[in-house]
Amino acid sequence: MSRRHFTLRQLDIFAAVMQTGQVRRAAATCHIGQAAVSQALRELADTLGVTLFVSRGRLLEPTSNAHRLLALASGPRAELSALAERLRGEPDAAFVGPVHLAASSTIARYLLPALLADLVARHPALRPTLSSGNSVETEARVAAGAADIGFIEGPTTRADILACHWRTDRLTLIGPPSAPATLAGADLAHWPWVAREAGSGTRTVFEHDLALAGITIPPATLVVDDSGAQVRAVAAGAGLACVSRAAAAAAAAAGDIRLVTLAGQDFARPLWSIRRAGADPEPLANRLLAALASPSA
Amino acid sequence: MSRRHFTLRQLDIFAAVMQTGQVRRAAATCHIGQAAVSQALRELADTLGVTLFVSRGRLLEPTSNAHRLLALASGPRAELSALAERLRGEPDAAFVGPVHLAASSTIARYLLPALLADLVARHPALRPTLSSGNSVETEARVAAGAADIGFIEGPTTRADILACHWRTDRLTLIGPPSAPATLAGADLAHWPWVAREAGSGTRTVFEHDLALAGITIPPATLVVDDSGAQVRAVAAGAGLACVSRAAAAAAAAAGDIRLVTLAGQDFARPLWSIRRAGADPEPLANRLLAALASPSA
DNA sequence: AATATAAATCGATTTTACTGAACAAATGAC
DNA sequence: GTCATTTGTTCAGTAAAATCGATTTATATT
Repeated sequence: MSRRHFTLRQLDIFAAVMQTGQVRRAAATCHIGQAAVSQALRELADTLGVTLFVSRGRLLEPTSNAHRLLALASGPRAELSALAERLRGEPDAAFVGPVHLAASSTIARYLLPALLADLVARHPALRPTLSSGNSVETEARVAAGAADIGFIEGPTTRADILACHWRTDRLTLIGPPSAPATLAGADLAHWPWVAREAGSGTRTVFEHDLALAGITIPPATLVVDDSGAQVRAVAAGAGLACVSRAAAAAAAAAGDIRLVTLAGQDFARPLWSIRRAGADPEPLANRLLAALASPSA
Repeated sequence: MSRRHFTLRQLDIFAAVMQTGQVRRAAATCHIGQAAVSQALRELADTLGVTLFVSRGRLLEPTSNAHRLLALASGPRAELSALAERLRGEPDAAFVGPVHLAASSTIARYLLPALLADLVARHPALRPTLSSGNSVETEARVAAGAADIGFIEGPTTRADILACHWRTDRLTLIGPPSAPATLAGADLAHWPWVAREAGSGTRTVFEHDLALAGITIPPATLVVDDSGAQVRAVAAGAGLACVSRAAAAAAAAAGDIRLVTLAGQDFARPLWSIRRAGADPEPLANRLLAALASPSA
């Protein structure tokens, strides 16, 4: 079972053979020798695992598989051929009008507000709408077309969703102002912990990275389902927590909590932008994605 | 302006960069080195003629063009990836039920009847429908979905039609039984001619090949719009004509006309099978096309 | 300033795509 | 039937490409 991939060139050569009905004429239209066409046909049939032609006299006769292949491949092939023109032809959409965004809660609360505020300030006609939810809800909104773009924490499993790296969220340990600025892995076991609920993306990353480093912490003494609540609990002296840097920034600047560095550890998780797969992309969405990745653009 | 084509590999590498957000990580997922990814991105951007990334710090930042490309290419790419499975997975449709064929008149009258009769004899549950018309009408029927498959004489110009070589129609000169079996090019000018109307595919090929050989014939003394009428006129002694071999076979066997060979000339034209582009192919149509090309299958 | 990270660049190497000639099968001419 | 012609395949050799490893440049982090 040869698992190699076929190439567009092989498809084009195959199409030429179907259209001309002969290997030699296909070779002429493709400006190559007939040996190359023979080879391309054999490799294509091998990688697809089907018989495309049978010898009939001194000509090749296309099987029904060949006709199926031609019918199935011609559409996608034509779309790819038109790519360059479409890319160069369609003008960038202006930052004007309504756009619907969806994001999981941490992103919607701590990352997007500042980015969107900046964007709206520079493009007054832009009208973004933002709905927050968990990752599953966000994916569903995007897949259904209710949102043009979504932002989530974990990678998606859905096939109807097109995921793309957006930015990196860095997590930080936080403690009460009295906590030391740096801790070693072994110290963590002596502190009480304020954790997110099980299933939270933040908690999953945190525990995964700790396990990788061979660090164990006691069960949480307090569990809340919101990182803002975690911050306030830590400020009130409930113990340590691990939250997104963005969620901790304001309270840390105000002196309510202290950012704690864990020696040798850097908790990071990728954030993903998602959109509906297959559908014609909303032109404004493309520019928005580019703009949201770089606030200065 | 580099007019070269991009490859599926380049698209896949580009998608990996978009998903991972970094060249190095994309290189890892593609199982190649970082240098190869850099090169693939540069070549892709060159062939598309757009900027895909701009340097932002030590990372690459996707432009809106990159987001557009990802959105535009992912659909067709996924369809092509699924090709092998679809080809191997879908069982061949049985020769059962209704199929609508359309064909230009000569094909519908002299070629398809025998082929279809043979096919129906071997597959009693098959219910073909055949409508004849000129090439434009046939194309329109296929494009509109009124016919599953069509057969025409000339190559098509429509973009919504998928043309494929079907078989080769060979033309022959015919004359009254008193005519010699072989003529030279110079002899043709001394005969009266029974021609098809201007615009007929058969007439166009005939005149084109004559012109190529430097042979001139006098204006037709009789013009009819049907090759059967031509045959009967020739049998009645009206002169010579050029018709499809299939149209002349019966009358020649009966001794009503004589097949005349023109020294060194072989009039041939390709016949095309056509179907609707882009649409999901009717499964039965694929088998039918394969079967109609080879009566013995 | 020193260190670490990311990407681009460049020469070397492996892999792939293609060529050209030899060969086999089938057709058509005589 | 025999012979030349046409067509596709095969295979060794070659030209082109994709990829690698090392180096360079730019940018963060400390």
